[in-house]
Amino acid sequence: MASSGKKKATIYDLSVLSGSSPSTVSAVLNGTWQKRRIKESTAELIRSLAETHQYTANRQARGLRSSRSGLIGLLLPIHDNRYFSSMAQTFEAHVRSKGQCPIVVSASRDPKEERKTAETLISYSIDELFICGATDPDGVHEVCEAAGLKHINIDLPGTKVPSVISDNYEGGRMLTEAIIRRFQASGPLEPHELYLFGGRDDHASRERIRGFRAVKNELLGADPDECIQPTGYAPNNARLAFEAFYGKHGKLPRGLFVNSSINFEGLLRFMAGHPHENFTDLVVGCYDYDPFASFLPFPVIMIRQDVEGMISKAFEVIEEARPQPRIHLIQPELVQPRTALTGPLDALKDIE
Amino acid sequence: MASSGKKKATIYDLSVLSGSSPSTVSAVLNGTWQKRRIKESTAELIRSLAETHQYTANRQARGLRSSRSGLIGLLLPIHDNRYFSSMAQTFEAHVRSKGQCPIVVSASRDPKEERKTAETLISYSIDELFICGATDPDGVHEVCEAAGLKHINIDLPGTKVPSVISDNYEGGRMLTEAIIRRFQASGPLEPHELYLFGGRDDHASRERIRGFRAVKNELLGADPDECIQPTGYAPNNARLAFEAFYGKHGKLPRGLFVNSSINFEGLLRFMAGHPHENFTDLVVGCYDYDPFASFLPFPVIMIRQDVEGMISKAFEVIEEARPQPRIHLIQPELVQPRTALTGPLDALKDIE
DNA sequence: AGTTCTTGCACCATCGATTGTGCAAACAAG
DNA sequence: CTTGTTTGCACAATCGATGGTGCAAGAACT
Repeated sequence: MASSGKKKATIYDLSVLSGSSPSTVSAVLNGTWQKRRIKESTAELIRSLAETHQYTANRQARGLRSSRSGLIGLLLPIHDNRYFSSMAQTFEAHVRSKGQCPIVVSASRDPKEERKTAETLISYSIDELFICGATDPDGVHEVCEAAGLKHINIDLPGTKVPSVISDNYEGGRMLTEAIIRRFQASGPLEPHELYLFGGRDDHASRERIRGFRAVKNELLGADPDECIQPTGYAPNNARLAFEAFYGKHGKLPRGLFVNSSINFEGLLRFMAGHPHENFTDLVVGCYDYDPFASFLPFPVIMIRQDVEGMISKAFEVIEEARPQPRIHLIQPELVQPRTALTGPLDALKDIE
Repeated sequence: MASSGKKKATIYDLSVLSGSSPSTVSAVLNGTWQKRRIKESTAELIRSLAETHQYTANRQARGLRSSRSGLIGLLLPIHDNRYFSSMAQTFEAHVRSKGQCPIVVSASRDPKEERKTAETLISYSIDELFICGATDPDGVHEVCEAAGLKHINIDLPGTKVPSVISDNYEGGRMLTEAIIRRFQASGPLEPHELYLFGGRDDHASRERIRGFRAVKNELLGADPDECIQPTGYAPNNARLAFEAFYGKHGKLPRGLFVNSSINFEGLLRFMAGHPHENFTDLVVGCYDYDPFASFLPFPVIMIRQDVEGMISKAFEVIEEARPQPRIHLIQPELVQPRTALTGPLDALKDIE
């Protein structure tokens, strides 16, 4: 349907209707009217006209003039993941509460795509950019820097501006230790029975691996290299790694440290092809939290990263006058099996 | 750090550098230069200057002039959910492939918030709006209509413009039938042993319930009213409903039709407070797909809605010259227990 | 009454890109 | 050499909001 809408009202329309000048109308409607010594009665008239004509400012025009847009960007690897989508959810709430408009875009963990996406956002004159889980944060930094855009890293650190990330080393330690303790009753774990799958050569994975190895050494006395299998993040690569191990040994390791829920999906794909009974003695630790995963038929210990904490901290740091490129660590939380935590969803009104 | 970036280059900068007029520069860089009979060599010069100075057009200026922005909006209830976040992911890919910029925003299933959010998006002169899962699609319609904005409904239908939704009646039937069949071996199900939990008085829930009741009648010969418990979408309301039932009967119904993964989380919360062994004879059908839920210790049959199909159809319909406010049904898919399907994630490059 | 403030607002340039129009120079036709 | 045509581009208005500057009318004061 060729939308029959009348054109939106502008300050010029209201200026004619009210008999004032456009600048007066503008001042009244953007709140600077006191500074301009507009009479209360004039302001009142204009406000009521704006109301009845459903006036809303054209943000492109305002943004053009003021070279600000009211848009705040969040650059994600993907939407389709519980961790990142809860980032989006939390981010949105923060931005909204500042009276601005969130714009969330994903860039598929591809450095080129990341830069291109940042450039696109910049062409819309966004006011700030939160760079989350970027493969190449410093590459995005260059683009932002050239445009004079405030920005900050989340989840994966860069070296040029502040970063707010999970304490992956501590998280890795906690998770590894929890997996090992889980076996204390059923029979002690040998070093070669505890494997780490997933992740790649990024800061988060490296730190988790470092924590994993440290705790293995401390508690199991050894830490063979072959127990580290950084298969990337794609579920199918993880699946292939599990298949390969299974093909070779006829079973999985009893203890698994899985680097993310996405990698965990790879484990599920592997399991779909094998009878359920093969995995009774399994303990999985997963560096991510998902309520359904927490109730699987084998013990699943999970790490929940403090998304709210990270976003809050990031908003705090980005406002600083002279932010140093340091790394702010946020503590994650260990989640025992069969735990259904509440989340951002619980803030929903459910009108019945 | 007070970003030290130089101002971005404009067509005026390039006009000075190239010795051409701003309009010539503009024409060259936006592709209309042939129409304006600009010499190839002039165009070449300007293009190379644009390249070396990293020129990108200011979209606010362009949008102001042309009253288009290149932004396409998606209004979601929430991000933090597998179904909706895969909507976002799929939507984004489609928009990107059209050379435009996606802007995804959530409105918490709140009609007022929905309208306000639509108005905000309109103030940025977005070019089209996809309204997904809105509580009050026709309310949002009014806002769009008044602004002359093309829009379309997804997931929950409105009456004023076309809607693309899942065939919830058929999905409800498929899922109900699958649950019932699941009991054929272990002992036939009585009508009062199959309950539906979750959802509220929206089109999707009504259709699913209609399908549920029809199949129950056909296969079990009866369909008591008390077996329908539309507890809303909030996980905790669902939990309370399960607690109430459990308190009264000392067990859960053997067959559960859960209206969404969010409601399913309510079931998990309930289960977290009860020993695992109580739920061995349980079969759950969930109207949503989640790979982890699919591998729970009891059979979970799921419905996967065809997100790609819905988004594609929506893009097709929204381009139509005179779209009628009809409803386009997209078939969902039944997913047997212990199934790990691939999704949008698998399109990810995983650079190693 | 004349001077100085204060009040209340209008005027206008500006942000950067788009686009309708106009017009010289180059070229072709007669 | 004159008249028409085409080529190649410059000019200027425009989109809607912002904010610096200027100025008339009224109030206050000597």
